[in-house]
Amino acid sequence: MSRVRQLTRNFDPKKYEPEILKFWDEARVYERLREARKGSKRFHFLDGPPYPSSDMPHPGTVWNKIIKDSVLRFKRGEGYDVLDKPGWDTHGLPIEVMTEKALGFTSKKDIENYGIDKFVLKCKELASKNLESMTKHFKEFAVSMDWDHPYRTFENEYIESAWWGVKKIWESGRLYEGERPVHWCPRCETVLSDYEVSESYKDLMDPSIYVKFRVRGSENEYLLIWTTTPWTLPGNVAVMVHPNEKYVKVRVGGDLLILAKARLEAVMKDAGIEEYEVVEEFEGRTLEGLKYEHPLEDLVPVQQRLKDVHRVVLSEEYVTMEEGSGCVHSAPGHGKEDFEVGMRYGLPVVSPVDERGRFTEEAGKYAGLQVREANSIIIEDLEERGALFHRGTVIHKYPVCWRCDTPLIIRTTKQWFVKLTDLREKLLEESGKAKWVPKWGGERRFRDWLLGLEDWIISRQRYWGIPLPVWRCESCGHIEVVGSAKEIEEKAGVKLEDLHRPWVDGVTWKCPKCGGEMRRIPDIMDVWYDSGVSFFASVGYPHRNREAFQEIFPVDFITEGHDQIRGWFFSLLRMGTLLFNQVPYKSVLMHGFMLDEKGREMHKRLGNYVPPPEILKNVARDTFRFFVLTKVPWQDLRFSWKGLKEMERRLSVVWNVYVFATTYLRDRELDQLPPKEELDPVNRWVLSRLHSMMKKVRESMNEYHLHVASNEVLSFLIDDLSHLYLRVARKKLRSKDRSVADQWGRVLFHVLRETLPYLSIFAPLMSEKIYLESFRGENDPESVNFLLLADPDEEMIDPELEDMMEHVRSIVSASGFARSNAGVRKRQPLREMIVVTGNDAVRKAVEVLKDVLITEANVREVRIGEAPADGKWAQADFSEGSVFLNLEMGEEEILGGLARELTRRIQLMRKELGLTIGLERIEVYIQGDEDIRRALEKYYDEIAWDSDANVIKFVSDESEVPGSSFGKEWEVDGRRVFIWVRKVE
RNA sequence: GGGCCCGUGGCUCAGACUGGUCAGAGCGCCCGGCUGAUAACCGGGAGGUCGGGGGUUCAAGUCCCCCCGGGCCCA
Repeated sequence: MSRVRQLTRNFDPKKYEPEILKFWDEARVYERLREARKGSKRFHFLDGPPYPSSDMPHPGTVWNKIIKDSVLRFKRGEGYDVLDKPGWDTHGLPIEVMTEKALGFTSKKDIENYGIDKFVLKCKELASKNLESMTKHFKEFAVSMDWDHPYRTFENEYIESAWWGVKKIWESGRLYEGERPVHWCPRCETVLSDYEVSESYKDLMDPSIYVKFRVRGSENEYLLIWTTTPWTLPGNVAVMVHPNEKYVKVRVGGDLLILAKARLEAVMKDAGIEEYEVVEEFEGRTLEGLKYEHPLEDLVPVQQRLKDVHRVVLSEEYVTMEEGSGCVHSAPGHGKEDFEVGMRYGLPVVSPVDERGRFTEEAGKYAGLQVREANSIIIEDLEERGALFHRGTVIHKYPVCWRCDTPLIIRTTKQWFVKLTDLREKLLEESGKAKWVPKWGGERRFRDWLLGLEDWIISRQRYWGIPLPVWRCESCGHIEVVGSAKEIEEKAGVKLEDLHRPWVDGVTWKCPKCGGEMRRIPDIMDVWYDSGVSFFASVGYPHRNREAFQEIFPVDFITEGHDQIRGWFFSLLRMGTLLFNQVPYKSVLMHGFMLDEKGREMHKRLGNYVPPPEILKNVARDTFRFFVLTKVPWQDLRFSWKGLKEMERRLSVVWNVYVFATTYLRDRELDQLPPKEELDPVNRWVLSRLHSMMKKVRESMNEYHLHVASNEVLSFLIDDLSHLYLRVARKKLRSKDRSVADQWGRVLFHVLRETLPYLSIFAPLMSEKIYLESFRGENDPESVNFLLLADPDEEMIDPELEDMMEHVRSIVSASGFARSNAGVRKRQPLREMIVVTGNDAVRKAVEVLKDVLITEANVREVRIGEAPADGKWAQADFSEGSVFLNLEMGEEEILGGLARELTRRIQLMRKELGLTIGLERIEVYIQGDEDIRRALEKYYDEIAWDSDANVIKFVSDESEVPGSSFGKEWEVDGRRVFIWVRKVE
């Protein structure tokens, strides 16, 4: 037998939310729920691992976790055994840099002096500390994940899975060591990926110079090049021109300069030269192969070796007419485009710069200088040699290290690559197999970008990361790639406690080819590799959980912000395709960014950042959850205190719906829903709405349209229940006819009870509180989390009836308008309402739902008819017709109105005396005129019932009233009325 | 410079993929009601040429083009 208990009247989430969280924690609700769902159909969610760079998550990250949580709760409600392991992306440069700062280090040398082992342990400590702290914050928002068993990229098991992947790539022939110009941070002394570089460009002031390269064999003919990086000139190998643009030979003083026609005017203006003369004009392509002399030949030894190389080459894609001279100085060692064109022409790669950004011996005079510091010296040298045409400065966007702000350089180094360029088509095809929400996330944003794909540099010259498991023989160069700790043990006889550097660095074994020493190459791996393998490394595959993995691959669902298209979504696709030849996820929900109240990005350093604890101080956890979940997920979300307060008010209405219902329902028997055919149309309507709501929530959650689902639940509770159904129900629930009261009680109970698990997807704390305090029966599970979502039943859905109610709503609304125009209050019962309409559906609605109209419009009679020709009427239109209210007052209306007034006065006095309805009974004495007496006589039962009075006596004199009564004089519709109320002991 | 997204009443946002009851909701404001959800609840009203301009169409917040403003990604 189900019984309902009264719900606390005050909506006080500050009090109950922490209690519920504590209850879940202590009762180990999630652990037991996981246990209970074991063996059911599985839903595999993969958490995109946040980076624990701080002890406090960004509010946007909390949003991210709440999105995930709502999907997880929904799937559990559907009965799935849900994989809900949270992840942490723990390696990489940010943690290293923070650790360096804490220790006061400025270079790799400091770290090596300190000891790599101690340094790596410090990094691990910092990551661990931060992820634990962030976990606490996520838990505060009721994010239900397996927090005790996260996957962390620094764990040995994770590293082993990652190694297995590297080995497999090696075996497939895609892992290679190559030389390539890369973005390099001279402070961190490591390569940076393109992705990392794009993080930050800064405005820097650099020289802007035009340099004359003398055409070999000529007296005074020069190619005029432009550059903002003079330090790359020692690496110059060629000059690029555009084959299809016009070039000119121009006489300036005694020189003949070659440059693009389209740039001529701008260059001369830049150089402040007014007198010049075009002597020849030709296509750029005719310059191909033209040899020139390098102006710093005598100072830079490496340039002397390039005497026969220096010449003009052609490039359509990299020569622009937007800036410069149209003759582009090309240093394949210091530029990706230069490198590409250089490869095409078989040009050598020159990169006389070391890992700290200083020139090497190859650069002769400049050896030992920081490249950027060498700029001015190089310019002076050019000037001395008469090669400088013009010097100026420019402020432009220049890439800096996203961690330490040091301006980056491009230098050519040996790195390990994974060949991808031939996989473009396959990656495109695979990305199309995933379901993208919204569609354009994958179809446009992702696909466009895949077209520009290049091979992937996976090596990094740092310490805190997954070591690249590549060993090479020092004597013969033989390479072995290791796929597990066990392999190391077999090869080297060493059992490692920790697979990180430096411990793994010390492992060596004998080369099977030549007997030389096999040593690990010192690099670690790009962190995008770490998170990219999470779809199998998070479960330890293939060393562990082999069968489980087969079952959960590809994962059902991932979701992250749109910045992760180029990030994690791609890195997963890349690893899935490389290792398993398929995209490793089925559905992707892309969400937006959290912006501040003005629509700007939220940043700690911008000072517009709202720490999660501050949110909790001001609003309920469920409020924040509902606030973010009702917004379209893939759009940026503007944080708003006002919006949060507004949502909190709406949730208090939801709370009140349950408070209201429980005050009526408590202590009734409510188990069975009466048979459908016995139900009042309004009850059939509310059940139809319930099932429509459930259906819509199921469908939209499965489409990951979380905003549709969450709004649907809210609107059902507020618009349908609070605004409409409960108003009608309140009278029926108190009906003296037991069967009516019983029917409405059972329906109301059923509706609210079935709604609870749906509500708990979005507001888990509130629904748990309501469940525990009011709805949970003796044999019910001990937490709302265990409840399954009831299946929508098509049989219960009656679209026609739902439409009818919409019509009734507009009729009620029109009658309210008519009343307010006529100045007749709603309390005043009116004789008759006529609905004039040509719409059959509306006619039917009026017939079927007449009861609603009678109570809501407070009229005695409702009929369909023609517009009345005479009499006193109030009128208003609605979309399908008009309503007319008869304003003529007969005795019935006047006395009925008075009765309502009397009831209201008695209630006010009751309240004033602090006498609670239902608990304390009263006696009432009324003195008034003849109408009052007759109203009391005619409506005695109603007034007594409504005001919960034992007896109401009409008196002609105060002497008839017991002395202990509380008396008051009122004016009712111009009549003087005395009312006395007395508590009955 | 390129790609993608967003720009709807005072505020915050649905609606746009599948042109035609799509001009909506909540808050705020104004007016009113209820008084057994009451430091609650309910009704009504005012308010928008859907960023601007052009185009396609019988018909356009909804499709196309250009411009302006904002965000993200990439150069």
